[in-house]
Amino acid sequence: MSGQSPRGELVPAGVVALLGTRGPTSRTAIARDLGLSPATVTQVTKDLIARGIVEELESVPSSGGRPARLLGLAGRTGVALGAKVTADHVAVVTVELDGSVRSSSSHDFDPGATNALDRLGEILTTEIAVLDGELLGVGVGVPGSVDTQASGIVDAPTLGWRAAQVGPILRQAVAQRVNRSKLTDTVGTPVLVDNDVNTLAAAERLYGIGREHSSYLVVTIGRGIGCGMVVDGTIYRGANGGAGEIGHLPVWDTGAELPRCTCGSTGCLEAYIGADALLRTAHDRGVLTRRGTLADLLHAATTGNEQAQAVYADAGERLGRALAGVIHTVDPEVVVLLGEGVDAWEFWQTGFEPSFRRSLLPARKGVPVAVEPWTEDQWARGAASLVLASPFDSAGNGGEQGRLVRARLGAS
Amino acid sequence: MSGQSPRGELVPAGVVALLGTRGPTSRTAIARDLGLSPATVTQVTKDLIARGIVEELESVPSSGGRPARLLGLAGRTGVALGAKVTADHVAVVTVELDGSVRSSSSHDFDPGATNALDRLGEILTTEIAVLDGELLGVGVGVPGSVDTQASGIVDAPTLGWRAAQVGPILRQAVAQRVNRSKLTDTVGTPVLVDNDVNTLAAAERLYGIGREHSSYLVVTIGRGIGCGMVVDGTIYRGANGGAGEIGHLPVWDTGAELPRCTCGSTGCLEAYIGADALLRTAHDRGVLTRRGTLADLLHAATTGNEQAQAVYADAGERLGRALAGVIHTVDPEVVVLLGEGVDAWEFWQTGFEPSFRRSLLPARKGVPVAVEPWTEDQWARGAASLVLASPFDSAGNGGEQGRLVRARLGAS
DNA sequence: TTGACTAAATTTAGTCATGAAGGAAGTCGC
DNA sequence: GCGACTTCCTTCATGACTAAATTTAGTCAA
Repeated sequence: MSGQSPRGELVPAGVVALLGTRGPTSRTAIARDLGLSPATVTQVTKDLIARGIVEELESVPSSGGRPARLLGLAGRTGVALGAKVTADHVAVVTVELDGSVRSSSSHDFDPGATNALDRLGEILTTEIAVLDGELLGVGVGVPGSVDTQASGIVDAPTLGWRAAQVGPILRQAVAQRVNRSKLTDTVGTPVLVDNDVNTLAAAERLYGIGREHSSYLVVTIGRGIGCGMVVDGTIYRGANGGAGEIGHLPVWDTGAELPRCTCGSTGCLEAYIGADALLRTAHDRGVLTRRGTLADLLHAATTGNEQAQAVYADAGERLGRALAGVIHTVDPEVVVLLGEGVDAWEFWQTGFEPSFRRSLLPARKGVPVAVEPWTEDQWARGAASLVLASPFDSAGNGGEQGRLVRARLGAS
Repeated sequence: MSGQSPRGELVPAGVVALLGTRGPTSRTAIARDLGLSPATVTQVTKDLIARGIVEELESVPSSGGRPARLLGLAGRTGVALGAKVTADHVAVVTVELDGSVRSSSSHDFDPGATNALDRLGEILTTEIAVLDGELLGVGVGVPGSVDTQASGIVDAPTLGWRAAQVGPILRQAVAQRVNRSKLTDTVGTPVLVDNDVNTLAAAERLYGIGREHSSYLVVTIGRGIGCGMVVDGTIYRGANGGAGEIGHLPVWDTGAELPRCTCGSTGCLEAYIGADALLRTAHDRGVLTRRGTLADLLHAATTGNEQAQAVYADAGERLGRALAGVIHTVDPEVVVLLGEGVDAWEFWQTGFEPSFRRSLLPARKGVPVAVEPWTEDQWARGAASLVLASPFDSAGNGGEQGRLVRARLGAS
């Protein structure tokens, strides 16, 4: 029913996280954004100021009333570490509170090796060793389903992982090598693990569309097709952590020959418009040679090859149809498109736009679809933002690890 | 963030509603089901007992510890009124706290008439006049989208309603004619309005699958195809109240001729497997004459007409595919099938089962689909259960009207 | 029938957050 | 320059809920 937080760290940590991610903010704005009463914010900030974590900054020019006093973090330089695991490498970044990437690196990685998880732990501890600034936590994004962020047991067919103990093993590895500051000894370093698309949704929550909307979809186009769902400001994961698997929406045509999907079934969306499917289609249609890459396909389309453009347009048409269905099902405010594939969006779009709009109910026709520019480090940055997003998660998602994050944010 | 309930009525009302819908329950079980601490339940029930609303019943034989003392409602006979609006009539039932239907009736109704809402108010006040027992509230189910239960502004294309002020007008009508007990004068009679499928989801929450699962879909087969979604025990409505519109999932085959849907688009699921579509298909295939009805079609199938059976099976095949997609999107624990159409389910099933299971990801293949028997008054019963479900709704959904319900449940 | 054990309910001593009322610090019109 | 107004922030009393410890009421085994 209603209930209050089990530990008293949620609100102060929320304030600190908000100030860190949003920058200087007035007390009233904090109360609004966090859904608290102004009275509570006064109390909490008073305490945080007394402990030297938060400081009062300048006033903003008023617009007819008492001018707002901005609050900011006082000299703390916490960072979050983010890692994205793929089939052949691990990308790692360190991210400031405000979402800016301080450093990034890439490491060879074989998820099939017997000691893969140990190797992953090694990569992380190496990065942690050279870190300066307090480490708030580690976020890990994997292309698969994760039971909860807090435990971090992973099923990832593309990596060959079944019930992989990613969270437990990484927590152990990190605990042994972390630089031993006054905090670290006592409370342990939080390690949050989540599906890679959900990490992007978390990043959007903090630094992107989530600042203006509380309910949205993050759809990724790349090797696979994924969907992260944010509802009322928290990531929605479904009953088994399997929500948003739109890459496996059945979109086949009755009677036609069905493409085989990596999931074992046939006729999945991904089997039509995933990266491999695009290459296969392009090859079948004589646009690419057997060794052609996505870069080749994009180059062909950009230089006016109509066959290449049609490959994208056909994919866009199918995506539009499928996405319209998803929107009818979950009714989000906005949709954000991300992923490696959006660099070719101008060609997808010619197929996507008409099929998407005509498939929507009249009441939904206006739903905005924002296509954001993509950079290679975005996956890892998303993973890092799991850490700072956890104070905003409804209790439970972050769980024990979320508590650790909050303890660090609220610590003097 | 966390926060507690603004008014102190939520928990006591929750306890009363739980006892009413579930029957006698021990304090510990109440605490578990409501997500409260035993201490809170002790306090609240002490008060309720002192005020004569709740009473202690017998103990249950213990299994090794102190035996649980069951609590039950003391002699109150509150009822809820439920109304389901269709294109040609209004079905009304009165429902006891435990979900049993006490009386039911049907009234001619023309939603296109200029004074349709006044007429609807009349129907309700007439029913209220002959009621005995305290009226806890009125629930109304409409085949369309509703902004919130609390306000009750309705868009219903099939009724020809746009921005119809159903909630406000009914509240006014009910307020004027309600039997004036001590409560009624001061607080007003709550009137909750919701999409018809959501009302079924609410009924399932209280009396059906919701007792064992906190996350499920309620899919209706009938004139249209609908889907109510319950997540963490509360009805999920989407950003604009448009979630679950699976009747308009695009399911067309590329290149084929597309059936026109009532929504104005083509190729919607409903345009293939809604009641009208089944009749049209049956006619096209020579199974039915132009005047044939669904009853004729079902009779033909039951008596062994393979063409008739194939009409259902084809529909089942398409439903299975679409529903698999919905499951990949929202990942519920269970699915419940309801609606007028399920009486022919044995014929749907032959097409549904294979297409559904083969379209699911391996991890989802086991998701249970329960088909429940259907009775005509279930729509109206669902509407009535909106009233008792509101104490369990996360704050906001019930809103102001939910507060009124809680006030009544908690009143002496 | 006595003691060990278990589970349910209650008491106690809090914590968290709130609403209501009021003070503080500006702008604006005159 | 003075009151009216607006907006931001704070104080205070209080309510809702909780965790932990304790009491209560049974079962079970010897």
